[in-house]
Amino acid sequence: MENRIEKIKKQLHSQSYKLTPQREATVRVLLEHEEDHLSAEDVYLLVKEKSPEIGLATVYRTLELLSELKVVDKINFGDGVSRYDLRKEGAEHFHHHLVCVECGSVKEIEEDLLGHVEKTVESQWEFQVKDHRLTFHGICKNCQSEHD
Amino acid sequence: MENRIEKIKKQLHSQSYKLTPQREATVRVLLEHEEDHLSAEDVYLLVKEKSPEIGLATVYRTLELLSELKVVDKINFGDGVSRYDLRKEGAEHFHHHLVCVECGSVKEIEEDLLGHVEKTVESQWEFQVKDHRLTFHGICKNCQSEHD
DNA sequence: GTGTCAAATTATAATGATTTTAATTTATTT
DNA sequence: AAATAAATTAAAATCATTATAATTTGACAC
Repeated sequence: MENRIEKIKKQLHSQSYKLTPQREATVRVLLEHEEDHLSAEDVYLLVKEKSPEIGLATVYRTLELLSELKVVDKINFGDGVSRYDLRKEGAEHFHHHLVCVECGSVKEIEEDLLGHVEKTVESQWEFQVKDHRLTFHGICKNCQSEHD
Repeated sequence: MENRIEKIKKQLHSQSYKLTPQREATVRVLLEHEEDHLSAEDVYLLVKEKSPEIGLATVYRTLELLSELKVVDKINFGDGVSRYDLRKEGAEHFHHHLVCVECGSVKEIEEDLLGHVEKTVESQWEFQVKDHRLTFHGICKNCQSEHD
């Protein structure tokens, strides 16, 4: 964990940003909830537990900054809220999501499923792909078995 | 065009909704701007030109209804606004988008690029796919050539 | 160490998209 | 035509997010 904080610190420094206590607290919350797809409000409340003086606006600004630096991915599942996911180490791309329409659970897929599709897009539409976002909506394993 | 309105009318009736004048006006705007990825506000302004008495809330309600009936797809490119695209006739799936990070243009891809990927997801993660959304972010043909 | 400057943060207010409410209108059924 | 339900309007409310102004922090010069 300290290791990853160090890396993020370096990423910030490389663009002449600082890892302030508030930013560090925010990053720590993200690291501790890597699977959780937290909203800005969620992050705010969790950070507040350890650092009660932090403001919501600061959390928003920090998440925005981390998003620009590609430390986190800002995602949107269609409810009105943005969610923030830590990008996995070494991942060049956004990871994919399986959203269950029954129970609302969200599962992540790390594998890059789109290498081939991306090549098609690049050649067929002459579009230079930088990133992609892919979400499947459907019924998760759990909810399938409940229908028996 | 009248043809497609008729179809949508039937879809509404099949769920015991009516195609009111306001709803029809809204659908017509969507048909006339099929490539445009209009926001609710955009639709509202366009509908207002022909039917000045319509309210914004009605447009929202209509778009929400059409979205539930899968007549339109509600999409979200990460700016704070929802956009509404008519689903192509016979399309079972959401279509894909190429969003240019330089000029903001959005191009649609009708082809189903994900048949194979979907099968992988279904078998490997035991997730029953109902729909998907795929967006590529990158640089469009136009913006590429401007960089010469 | 003290003063100065820029960056960051706080608390609050403002914004903008969307939703809700209550009152009114329209369409449908009896 | 009266009664009922569905849809619409206009206005207010809500919620996420962003901007503002004042304050604090930290780095560097003296």
